[in-house]
Amino acid sequence: MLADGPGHGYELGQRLTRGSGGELDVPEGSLYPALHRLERGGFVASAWSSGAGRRRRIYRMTSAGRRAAQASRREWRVFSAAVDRVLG
Amino acid sequence: MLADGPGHGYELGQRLTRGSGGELDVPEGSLYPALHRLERGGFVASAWSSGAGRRRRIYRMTSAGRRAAQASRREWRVFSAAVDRVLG
DNA sequence: CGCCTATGCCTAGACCGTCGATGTATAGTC
DNA sequence: GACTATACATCGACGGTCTAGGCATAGGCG
Repeated sequence: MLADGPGHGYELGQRLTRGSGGELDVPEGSLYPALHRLERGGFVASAWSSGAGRRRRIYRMTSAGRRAAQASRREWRVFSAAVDRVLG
Repeated sequence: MLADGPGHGYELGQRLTRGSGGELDVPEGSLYPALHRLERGGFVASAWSSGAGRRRRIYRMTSAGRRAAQASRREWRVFSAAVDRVLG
């Protein structure tokens, strides 16, 4: 989702849900830990929103993150093609 | 894999690997527990091979298993289509 | 103003599947 | 006799998911 531009956690969940036509939904208990893992791994970086009001942590992809995302996309294509094949 | 006919565990792993062009590989530590789960759930049934020599547990799908497999196939289609969509 | 809902962040812990390691035994090959 | 492939199985560390819970702000409504 971050490939479409920076955004905060809650928003990324909505992007996923909307982008998948409501089919994909990541609960917050999975979403936030996942973002923290990605940040620890250096794939995303974050900063607190400087604007007043609601506090938001804005995430953006790092170059390592973009590389990893590309690799994961390729893995997904290969994997899903393999599954499609065995399903006949 | 059992949809292609009855077979024993080790064989099913090979069917998967061959059927996926070597892309999919289920280690025995995942394969056998999975078969036992499926049997406990009533999705497959098994019997020891009556022939002499190597002991083999032959698995076959039950009607409940065939129904569940069909449902899982549909779920996979919907899911992979959703992922493909969000990947752009 | 009080209430409710949506937004926005987060963690704890139960739960469950994966997989490397390990063990056992037989068949076939060199 | 040694090695590899076949064939079954379990154990336990590991790691990700998700329900449940907590906290706080913004906006709409009566």
